[in-house]
Parts: sequence; structure tokens; C-alpha cells
Amino acid sequence: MKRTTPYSSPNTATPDQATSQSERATLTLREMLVQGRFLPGERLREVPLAKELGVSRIPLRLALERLAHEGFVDTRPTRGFTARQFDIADISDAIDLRGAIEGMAARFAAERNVRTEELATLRSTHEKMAELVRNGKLTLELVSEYIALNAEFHAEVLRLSGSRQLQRALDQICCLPFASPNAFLRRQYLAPESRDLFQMSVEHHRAIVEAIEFREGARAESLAREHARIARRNLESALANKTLGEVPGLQLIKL
Amino acid sequence: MKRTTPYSSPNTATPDQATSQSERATLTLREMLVQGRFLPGERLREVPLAKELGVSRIPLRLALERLAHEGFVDTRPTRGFTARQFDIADISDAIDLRGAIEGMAARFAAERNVRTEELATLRSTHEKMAELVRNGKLTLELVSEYIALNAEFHAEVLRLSGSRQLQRALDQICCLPFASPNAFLRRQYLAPESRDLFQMSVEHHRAIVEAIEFREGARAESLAREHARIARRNLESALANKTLGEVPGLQLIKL
DNA sequence: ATACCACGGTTTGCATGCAATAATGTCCGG
DNA sequence: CCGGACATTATTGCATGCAAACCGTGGTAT
Repeated sequence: MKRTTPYSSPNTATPDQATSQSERATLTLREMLVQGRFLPGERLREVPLAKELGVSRIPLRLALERLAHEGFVDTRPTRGFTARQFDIADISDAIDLRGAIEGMAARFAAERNVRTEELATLRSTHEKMAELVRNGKLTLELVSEYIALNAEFHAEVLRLSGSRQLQRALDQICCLPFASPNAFLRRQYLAPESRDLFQMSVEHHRAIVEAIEFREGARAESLAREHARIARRNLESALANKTLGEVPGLQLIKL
Repeated sequence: MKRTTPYSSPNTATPDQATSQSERATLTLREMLVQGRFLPGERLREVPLAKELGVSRIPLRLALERLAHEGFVDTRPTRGFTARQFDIADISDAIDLRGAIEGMAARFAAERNVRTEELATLRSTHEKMAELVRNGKLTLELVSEYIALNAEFHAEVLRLSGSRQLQRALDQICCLPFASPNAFLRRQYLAPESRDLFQMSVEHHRAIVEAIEFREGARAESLAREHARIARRNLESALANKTLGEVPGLQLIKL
């Protein structure tokens, strides 16, 4: 039950490779919740759920406890767990919150990181992304590559901030699948203004690297904040076009 | 195991009034961890710990799981839990992070809250605090009252933000006892510049209310951020004067 | 001397079953 | 016909005990 790297959020792991029953239960249940398998507010009874998941109640309970901390279920003592409902405000705010924390991370990186050569990885990741976007049309395959690089980029900024607390805070926000920086990228790929959005992202990244390099903390911070707003544009666009299907975790939104 | 109101952080509850074994275990263990009862990195073996706490391993395990999410213990699968070590950077960053989130809350309150009469509670809480500080010397008793009002004030700003996500984020940060807005107040009471710091706090609050009232989001945000820095001043001062004892959770800091 | 493996004790992970509490249905009085 | 007390069922909370994974030790082969 370790989340090894930031932004490699839990949704990427598959239940099959779980090392323990409680981990399998956690992964499967989280997936079920994200898929909207439960009605909002629906009570999750332990015995039937355990039978369905093929685990006993003890690991199931541990899984529910974790998911409660991650915000997927609510808990009332001696009255069990209920599926959590999210609304648009939750998504918007979660994205903004991520922006604020990533903003702090970028600022810390700018203010604290001294050695230029430490920026090599960040710069190289940025270059690869810029290359992808520069070279003609993005295929689905290239988008997957972009997504991986994007996760790397965000993780590297976080690493450069050197702050465990920021890391923790971001981990906890990105538990919500729709709050992660990659949440909307597959959908963005389908958007009419797709190309523009990817280009804007890359330009944001470029400027962030530059700001960190020149120790421009305030600039780095506001850039990272604004960068997160692309996700909100995608959210609005997805809502308008009813293309929520491409976005992980958006099935369980109350409209 | 519900945290009903924000800022009424877990440390206030006593293990005696726990309704379940796992809750009692959580409260007791958290207290033990905060008191520095374990060496940093020390492995927490379930059987002896359970015996010491007078509960069985199942509720203890649930407690450990929760504390892992709160950041007090680390976990490695099949290798148990270990006591977490904190350092000065963790505290500083946690305080800054709180400032950032409270800043967002203040901004949201300014940008979203429309009706003036909704500010009545906030204003009244602020007035009471101002009164306390205005009327001569703060006794220990008055400081306790101040602390309660301070929690109320911060909770009210959060409430006015209307954001569940911010609430969640703040709850999670304030799990760390030294990150809460009240963490340093008892210590601040003992500081030579005590009076000035309380006055400064009240002035911050006044300005925050004003900014919210006039919909000055950016101002509200930066005020709330700066307001949190008072805690960092207290931290530095406590470090310099070696008066860490007055600050909850500062026994477990590696210097 | 070092690397490897076998093995015993220790510790975690989990399934089962029981007790206590909450939800639900039933019956009776108004 | 409706509301409240009580009985019944359903559901959570937990203790016990067992099995598997892990760690350290010692012995053996290279």
C-alpha cells in the first residue's frame, strides 16, 4: 500500500498485482467508486461487499478506512460507510487547490534550489514534451507518451521543492482522480482546440522552468497556478460537450 | 472517529470518552506519538503495543492505518509501522501550506460570499478577540479564551469559503498538531513581544474581514498567508529560547 | 574468507465467530 | 388511520487463533 511516486496515482495499479487482500480490496473498491458503481450516499454493507470482492471483512474494513481518508467514502461510527457524492464545485476547487500547492512547489523550487545542473532532468522532460507537440499531429499513442512526461514534469517540480509536506498534500489531492494533472489530457486530445491547449501547456512549462532557473519565485508560483487552470477549461469544455466519459472519475459527478 | 469541526483538532479529545476501541487506540497512540514517546524510526510492534494500550490487534491496526494517513507513522507492507520523524522544515512548510490554504479560503470567501449579513459571526468573533487584547494584560485564562475564539475565527473563514475540498485539505494539514493555527498561542503568551504579536494577529483578522467584505480576493489571500507567518515567527522564537515545551507536538522534532 | 542456503523464531495478514448496537418490522393503544 | 413501545433481524466492532511472510543465525560449499 505504498504510493511510490507522486502523480502515479492509485488508479494506475491493477488489482491483480496486489500483494495483500487489503490492497486488492482497496484497488478494486476505488475503481468501483470511480466508475460510479454506487449511488451517491449509498450505504456500503460489509458482508455483501466482502463476498463480492472475494475478501473477508477485515481487509475490506482496512480498505474502507483508507478510502475514507482519501475522500471517496464517508464514515459514521457504528453506522458504516457510504459512497461519497462529488459535484462540479468539488472538482473545480480540487483543481484550484492542486494549482495552489503546485504553485508553492514551484516557488519553493525557485527560492531554494540553488544548483543549475539540478534542473537538467526538468529541462529534458520539458524538451521531450515540446518536441512531441512541435512535430505535427498528436496521435493517441503520442498523447500517452505526453501524459507520462507530464506526470514526470510535475513530479520533478515537486521534487525540486524539497518539501515532504507539499508532497504529502499533493498526494492527498491527487487521490481524487479528477484532480490529477493528467486527468483531462485524454479528453483534451479530443477537443477542437486540442493543439492550442497542448501548446499552451508546453509554454507554461517552459516559463516555469525559466522562472525556477532565475529564482523568480512569485512568477513560478503564479505560472503553476495558471497552468492548473487548463484543467478547469477542460472541465468546462467537457461539461459543455458532454464528453465526460474520457475523464477518469467523472462518472460519479452529480450535475 | 469523526472530526466534527475544523480546527478542533484531534488532540483536544481525550481517550476516555472514546466510543470504540479503535478510537481509543487512535487517540492514545496519537498522543503518545505527539509526546515523543517513540524514537524516530522506531518500529511499532503490534502485539506489545496492543497489550500496552489494552486493546486487541484489530482496532490497533485500524488506528495505525489512520495515523499513517495523518502522517504520524510510516508503513511498509508486511513490515509494520514505524514512528515518523519530523524536522524544522516539516513544521515551517506545514505552516506555510496552511497559510496557502487559508489564503485560498479567504479569497474564496471574498469572491463568492455575497450577502453582507453572513459576515456577522466572523465580525463578532473578531470583535471579541479585539476586546480581549485591548483590555490590558492577557492572563492565562484570557489566552485560553483567545485560543477558542481564534479557532472559531479560522473555522468561520473556512466555512465562508464554501469549499469542502479546502475543508478537507485543512483538516489534513491540521492533523499535525504543530501546524494548527492555535499551536503556538500558549507559547506566544510567554514571549517578550507577546502583546505585539497578539495585536498584530487581531489587526490581520480585522483586515481579512474587511477584505472579504469588500470582495478584495487577492488582498484577503495575501493577508491570510502573512497571518500564518506569525506561527513561523513563534517557531523561530521558540527554537531560539528553547521553549518548545509549550508547543504541542514539538517534542518529536529532530533539531 | 565469502557467498549462499536452510531453518527456527518472530511478526504481520487474515478468516472465523461472537457480542453489542443499530435498523426494521410488528403489534397495540389512541 | 396514525404513533409509539417492543421484538426481531441486520450489521458493525472486536477477540481469538492460524497461516504465511520475514529476519536472523548458523552451517556448508566454493
